[in-house]
Amino acid sequence: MRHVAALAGVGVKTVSRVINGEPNVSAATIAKVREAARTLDYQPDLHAGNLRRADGRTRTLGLLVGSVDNPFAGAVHRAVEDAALGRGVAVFASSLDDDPDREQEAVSAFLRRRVDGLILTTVSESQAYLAPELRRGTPIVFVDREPAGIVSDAVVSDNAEGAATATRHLVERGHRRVAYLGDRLAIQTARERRRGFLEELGRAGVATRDLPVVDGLHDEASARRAALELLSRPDAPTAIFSSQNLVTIGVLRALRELGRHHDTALVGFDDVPLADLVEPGITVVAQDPQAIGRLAAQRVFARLDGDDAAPARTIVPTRLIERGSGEIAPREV
Amino acid sequence: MRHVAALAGVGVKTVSRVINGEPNVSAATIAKVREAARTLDYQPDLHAGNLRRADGRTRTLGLLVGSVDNPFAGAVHRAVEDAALGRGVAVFASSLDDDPDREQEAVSAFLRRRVDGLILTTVSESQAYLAPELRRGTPIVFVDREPAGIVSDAVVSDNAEGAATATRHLVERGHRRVAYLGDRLAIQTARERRRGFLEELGRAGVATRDLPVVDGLHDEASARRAALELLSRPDAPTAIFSSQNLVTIGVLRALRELGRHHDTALVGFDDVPLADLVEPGITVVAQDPQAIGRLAAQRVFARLDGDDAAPARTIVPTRLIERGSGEIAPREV
DNA sequence: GTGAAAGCGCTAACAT
DNA sequence: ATGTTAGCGCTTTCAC
Repeated sequence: MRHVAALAGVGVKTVSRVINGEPNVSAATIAKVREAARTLDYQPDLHAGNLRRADGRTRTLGLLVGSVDNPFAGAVHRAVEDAALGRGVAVFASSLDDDPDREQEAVSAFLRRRVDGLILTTVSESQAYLAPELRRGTPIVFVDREPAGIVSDAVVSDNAEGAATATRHLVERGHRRVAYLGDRLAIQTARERRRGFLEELGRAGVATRDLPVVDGLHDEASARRAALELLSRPDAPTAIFSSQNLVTIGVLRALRELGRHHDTALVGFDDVPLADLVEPGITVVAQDPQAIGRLAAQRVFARLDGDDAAPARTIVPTRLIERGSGEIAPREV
Repeated sequence: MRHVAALAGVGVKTVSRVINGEPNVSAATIAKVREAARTLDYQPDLHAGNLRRADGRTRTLGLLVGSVDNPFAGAVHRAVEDAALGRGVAVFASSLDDDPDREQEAVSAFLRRRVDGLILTTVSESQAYLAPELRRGTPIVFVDREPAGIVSDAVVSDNAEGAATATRHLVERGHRRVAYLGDRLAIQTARERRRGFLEELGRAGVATRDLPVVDGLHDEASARRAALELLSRPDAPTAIFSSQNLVTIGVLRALRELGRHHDTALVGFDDVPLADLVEPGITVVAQDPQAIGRLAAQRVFARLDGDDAAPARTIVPTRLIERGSGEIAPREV
């Protein structure tokens, strides 16, 4: 910047004014400065400016997700990015792999870089460690999963309700032996979906005592194994509710291997790519990751703009998409 | 930091030393400083430090991809992140949507934030605008597509070779009426894949003059329409090579709508999620986005560590995965 | 309309 | 083993 000022024959403050579009600079001076900046390939240093700037904003956001290599996270990420773009805000993303230690490290790495706000899919038991940062005024919005040990904004799917919808869909078609295959109970959304499943069966008057409920599945392989075991029993379920997209895919593989994909109903929570092109199509309760990301970013920016309303939970509705697998009738009535 | 120093009863430099793990501090002092930092919830400001630090590194990387909401980009992103994690480097990601203006804006936004290196899937005609930055010593590695108007490291799939492999696979099964459905020719990889397709047919002695070659497809919808049109002709192709995953999916939809998915062969470039679960499975020439991301990150870090060898192009091999759709025989010989 | 001086939070270079 | 001073590139404050 000194160089630019020297070349343009003005003071550094004038260069600063031109770059930031501040008033009170003559058109001729602006032109001179612009020219000098171009010939020197000058790029202003945002961080240096932020050090002194009144609002102290870095125009940077931190996004923490399960893995950036995951369709749900990708859609959330994209929506956040789109919302940030218009405000000149850049987005840091980090994958957590359901590892609480990584969550804390990633948060700390972002905080050291002075992100203006944090959007996170939390994986640790408690987010109490974020309390000081929250007090300091950094907006923190939780997506997909709600925080524990701390009160802050959250944007989530209606997990229990969505699971109940999926379950009702199966019960209405006459299924009574419905199995639940879900993620680890440490994950809040898994608990919610499990609850929605069981409560809906209760409402429908189906005894849940002897129904197969398998937890702790978090990848295709474990889901496939669990489904193979379940389907090989003499009292195999006539319908399966899978609480997560990787589990859905694992179950699908098991069904295909056993040639049971046309006689066992399946409804998955969260959409799966190409779900409409397999045979039968996979019926799912779809989440809206795009909306979740957009709303989360909006909350962060609203907070940054001074919104100090009480922390709120925004619920994004799910949507049942019938594609065939969920409409298969029970084998015997 | 001043506050921490005051509370611990030491000078700021000592606090700095403790935080950066520099030697020559007594264990007792370290403990005092740590304690003070914890009670004050002190987070060091990385940017402030970088302003003065000798190497001027921000421990930040910029990644530019087509869209973070895309399996290929997601895998690259994840691999880059994994490579960066061990070095304490955070990753900025930005989506370009094949928009050259966005590319320049995103690059500029990252440069203003003083990223240590740039990894990008370029979309603009020429990257000559990056020359000053390159001279300044910022490592820039191109992934997926090679740069134009500038010489720098690149990590790419063997596009022409992969396309030739796919084409050979079809020709060897007796196909002569093979169609090419590809992306816009402005995209370098599309041109390469098209070239590989045509050259392989030439080698096999198949006249390419009358074969359907459709360019300019870049989403499912346009690919589906093009395929529908092609398949409705009296001289419909017996096999299709699609040069990109979204195109592959669009073609697949068209084949299904016409009930032709069992009598028209299809080989796609780039893998598609769940490709093995549709019927028939989709034969593809798979890229290795994970390896591309990893190698690109390694190049950036090697440059940062002082490697000043001539810019190199790293070619990541593709792999033919037979799943059924590519092994369909021609309808009549 | 413009510039000089001070200082943001930190680290480098040199004390001690 | 620890502290002091200067200064990174910018913006603020205030004077001109």
